[in-house]
Amino acid sequence: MRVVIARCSVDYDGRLSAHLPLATRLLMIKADGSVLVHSDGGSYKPLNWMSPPCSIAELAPDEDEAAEGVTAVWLVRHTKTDDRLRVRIHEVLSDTAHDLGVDPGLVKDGVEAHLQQLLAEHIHTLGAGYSLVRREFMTPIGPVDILCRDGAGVTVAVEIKRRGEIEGVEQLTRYLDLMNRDPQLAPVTGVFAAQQIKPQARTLAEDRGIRCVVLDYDELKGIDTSEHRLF
Amino acid sequence: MRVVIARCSVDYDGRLSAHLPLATRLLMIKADGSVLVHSDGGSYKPLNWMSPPCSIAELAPDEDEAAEGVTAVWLVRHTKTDDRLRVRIHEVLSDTAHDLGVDPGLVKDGVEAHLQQLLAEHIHTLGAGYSLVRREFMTPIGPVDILCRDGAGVTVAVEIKRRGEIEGVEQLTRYLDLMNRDPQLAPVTGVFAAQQIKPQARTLAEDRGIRCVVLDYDELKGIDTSEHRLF
DNA sequence: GTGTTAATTTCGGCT
DNA sequence: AGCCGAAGTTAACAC
Repeated sequence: MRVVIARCSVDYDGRLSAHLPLATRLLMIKADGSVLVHSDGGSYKPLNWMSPPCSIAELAPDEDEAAEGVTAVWLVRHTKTDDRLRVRIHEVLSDTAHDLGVDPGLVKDGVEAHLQQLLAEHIHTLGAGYSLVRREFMTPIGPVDILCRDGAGVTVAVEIKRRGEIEGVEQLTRYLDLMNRDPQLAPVTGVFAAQQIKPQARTLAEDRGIRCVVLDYDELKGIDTSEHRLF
Repeated sequence: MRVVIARCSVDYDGRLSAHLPLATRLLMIKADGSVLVHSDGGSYKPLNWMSPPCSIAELAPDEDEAAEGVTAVWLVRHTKTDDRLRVRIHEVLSDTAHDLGVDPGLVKDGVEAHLQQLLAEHIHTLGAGYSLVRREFMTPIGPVDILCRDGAGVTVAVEIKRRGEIEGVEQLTRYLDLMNRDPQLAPVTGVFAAQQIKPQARTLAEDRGIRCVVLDYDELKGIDTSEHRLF
């Protein structure tokens, strides 16, 4: 990895056009040729960048650029699309390179898959008498997160999200439409379960007769803990 | 901005838990206290990070950590939530700091908002006699990009996208369903306008009686230019 | 390879 | 300040 601190201006042309006026920034050139332009604020997102696969060429400034004080031009081109990033270097304050090697990668815990597992293990969270049929119940248009039965024995399809938004309601609606056309399964009711449910998603869901349930991840984990304590 | 190249392991606990095994990485500490952990590949997204506002404390390693070769521990805590990032430094290969100043920021051109503005200004692009009612017409499930009337005075809802895909057609369909249930508004027809329209999206839209219009951003800008020339 | 879905999404605009 | 929708989204996973 090469790290350059430089006064520069940057222009991107591709899916949109964007321009960065002259300022001091950090330029990161990764081993795969990708380039990141970072300022001293914002967030983890660079001001501008070029994703791999891409190639970088260092050019001499043309006459106009030289007159404006440009000492070097980096032309970064995407290998497959015609996206391009032009970095005009005015002054290099630092330029270093390091061999980082291949990263072993990130290990995650606590994402939607875990919510699904926990709710399946404690399906009674949805109400008394609920029983699990199966997780990832396959349909021709994709897997239903959880299929279960309510206290009266009626089939219930559950869609789980960390954050419940309109798209999740649409997804569940597609499953319900399909399953209710299958005489083997019908009638099937729907539950939209999420850690947070946006008002618009709730409105849409309830308009379609889908019940909304707010999940508490820590509470579900807590049930695990207290049950484990019994043994 | 401080840039450190170091062999380190990283643990994040907050909205989820995540762990990075020992490896050589780039650590970026921005002026607002935020921390980014980058590897020499991937994309513009760091392997791990802490968003501002947050504070960073450099601690001495405890006994166990010291036995594993840890020479320093950075504890990065989010100021408002209880998210925390623990960076265990084993070896520092480089440690530099630079004053970058405040960045003037990115200037973008060609995003959906511009398309919407341009189409609203030149609504006759959709056909002779079209007139604008209003942009961002609010409904209980979200704003319709443009509401207008065609030459015959019939209300038309327009959904605008840079890239027209199935999800955009679904969105417009939801608005049309809702608006056509409102006797004050019905009947409402639909137009799906985008710079590019995917064949599947076009098929779905036309199957639902929604007209597809391909927008030419440069042409819409050109109308602006030529009209300005008249003055 | 193509399509679908999640993400510690981030970011901007508006109420 | 909260809510909503777009993003040069990127990335993982299924088919």
